Amino acid sequence: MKKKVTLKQIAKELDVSIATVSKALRNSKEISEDTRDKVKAFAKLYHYRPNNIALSLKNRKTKTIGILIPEIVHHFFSKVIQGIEEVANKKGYNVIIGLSNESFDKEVINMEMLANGSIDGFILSISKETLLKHDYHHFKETISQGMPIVMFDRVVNEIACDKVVVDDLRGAKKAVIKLIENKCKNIAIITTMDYVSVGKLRTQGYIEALNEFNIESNPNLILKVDDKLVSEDYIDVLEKEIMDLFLKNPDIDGVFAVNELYAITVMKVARKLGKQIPEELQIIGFTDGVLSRHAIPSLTTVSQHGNEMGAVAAELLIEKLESESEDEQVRAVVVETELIERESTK
Amino acid sequence: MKKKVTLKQIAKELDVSIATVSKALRNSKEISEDTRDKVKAFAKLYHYRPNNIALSLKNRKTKTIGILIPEIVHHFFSKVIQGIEEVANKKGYNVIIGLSNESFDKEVINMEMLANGSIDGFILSISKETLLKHDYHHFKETISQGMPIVMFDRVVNEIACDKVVVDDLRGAKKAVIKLIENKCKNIAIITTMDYVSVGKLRTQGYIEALNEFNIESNPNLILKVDDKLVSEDYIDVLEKEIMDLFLKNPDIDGVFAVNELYAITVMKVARKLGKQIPEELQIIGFTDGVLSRHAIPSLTTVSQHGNEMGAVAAELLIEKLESESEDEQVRAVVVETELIERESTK
DNA sequence: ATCCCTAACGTAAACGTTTTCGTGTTAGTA
DNA sequence: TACTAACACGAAAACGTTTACGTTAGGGAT
Repeated sequence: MKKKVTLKQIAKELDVSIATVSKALRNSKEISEDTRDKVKAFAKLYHYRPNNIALSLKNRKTKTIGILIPEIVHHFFSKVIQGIEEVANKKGYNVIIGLSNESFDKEVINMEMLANGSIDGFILSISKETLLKHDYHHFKETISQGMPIVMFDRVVNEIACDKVVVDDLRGAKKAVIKLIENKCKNIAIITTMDYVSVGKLRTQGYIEALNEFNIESNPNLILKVDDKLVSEDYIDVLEKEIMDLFLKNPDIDGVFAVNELYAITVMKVARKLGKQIPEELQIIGFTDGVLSRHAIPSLTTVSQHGNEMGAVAAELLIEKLESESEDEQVRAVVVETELIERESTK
Repeated sequence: MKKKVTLKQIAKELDVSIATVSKALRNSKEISEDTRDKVKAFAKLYHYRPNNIALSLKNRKTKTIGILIPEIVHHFFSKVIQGIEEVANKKGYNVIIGLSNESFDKEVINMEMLANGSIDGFILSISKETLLKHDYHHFKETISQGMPIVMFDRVVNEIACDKVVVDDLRGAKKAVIKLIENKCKNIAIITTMDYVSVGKLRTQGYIEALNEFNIESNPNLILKVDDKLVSEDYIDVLEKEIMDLFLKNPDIDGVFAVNELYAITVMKVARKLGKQIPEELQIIGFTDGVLSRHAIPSLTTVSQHGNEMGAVAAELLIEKLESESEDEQVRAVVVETELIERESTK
């Protein structure tokens, strides 16, 4: 087991100074061609690679991006990571991942672990618990220490930093308008509690769309699911609530669901009730994941372009990291949604 | 913007030496209680946190685990990451992620990027291209430099390192036996090319199960899908091949698919052919992802326990990292599969 | 007064780089 | 011959820690 070779060892072996070896490897013309070749040959032979940690310490930058997200077993978030990783890698950066599991404490701890030199900047999406508590001190502190943050999807106005969001409101609106145009008369929405910013915006889009067509929104058709506890039987609760909704409102002929799972569950309930999709009931979801694509019938959905969001976020962050200027202005990029029509609508 | 405070600054401010500050913060009894308190108060006030990079350099360990996987938008892999992250975090480790996208070159580059000091050890699953090329020099080199590797799922005999695998053969066997017991007479398998070790093993399990019941395997019922190119219309090709299989063998009444997507596609084809599931056709998949759970009808599947695999892998790695002894023996852990019965079988 | 011990602190090396600023040798020029 | 310039290289500092090993001053014992 030959340990990693260092400049010092090469220097000793070749009887030159460490500085000479370093310069030779970096093609400094200060060093004679002779020595340069000798050093390079030796380095190659022993697979010399500069130690990243030492470089990080010297340069005060790690070339590493920290990603902090609520969960990873989730199509949207993994798409975002993929997007980040791709552009990060292209620009010579690595990504390090922290999972908050929607917990405030884990979010804080993870941030502190990473903020102490391990990374150059954050890309993150806020946990539900943090959104509930309205406690953002860890973000503020991190920023005030000079470490840039880019937030995506779940963002918050209180923090001044770059943001990448989806046009949730307009995306939702587009979906509902589609249903209206498809002759749906009673459109329900399955959404989250309002503290989840994206859920709130999507609900708002739903209402605006209805208003635009002079339909007054019916509170009975708005189902806000409390998803704080993601337990095993969570799905069952969800299904029951949706079933209730349908039993109480048998004339529902269109549903807009703010995520895939809700949409699929609606399909399941519809099937149990013997409602034909899309003839008797049309459904549109949000987030274009595997479920939407492979459901039978496949699901019309509002695509969030997670990949692109990640890519944009990474670009924003890296740009800020590599720009000399201390421009304190924050940018907000809105990634357009796209309505992907499939079999669950006419 | 107050930059991160260092020992040096604290020392200067308090007019003591750096060493004194360091010792005071670490509760060395070498330092008087007076000074200790003073230093600690000051450190707390300025939110002092030791710089991880400096610590890494000094200790020659980064407390970071490198994960190298083919893709991340994939239920199984993200489950594994989740498992790894959980135990890693519990033991004070971070995880850094590299994606190979099934490409040999990206795998090698990513390894080299991470192996130069950024991490203490690897947990990885080999890319398809690497498996095809049989070129494992990067693994060997990394190991020979003293950096431990734990492989999971897609492993290879040529490399001596810890491994965590699933009992692919037995899992497949269990599934097929289930079909046999459920009175299926013509059981097909949708599998991958043989170079994917897990595909090969699962195919073997299929054959062994048949043999055990004195059924001779019919080559016409074995569909090996070439999934080298994961293009957009890949699904269409897949569907067409499966459709062909059914048209040529209309008496198929049971299918074992080596992954979720294949299984779902079989369901789609069956629907088009008007075959009732599970009455006329029973299906079992592999990997327990969202698709299996939420498909209609839901899919009976062999669960791989990705979470557990990740957790075990992390434990193996960390144990090796923290053990003084240079025990060169390699361990192989087999994580049991589990047949989860749902609606796609009787 | 001398010796020694101990408490409390400082010095310096080390981890592996890069880079600035010498410094010594050689060759060229007047 | 004497001076300068170019060349090739080395020494040392710096990044932020930890720690083995001084060093100093004071006090108690002899």
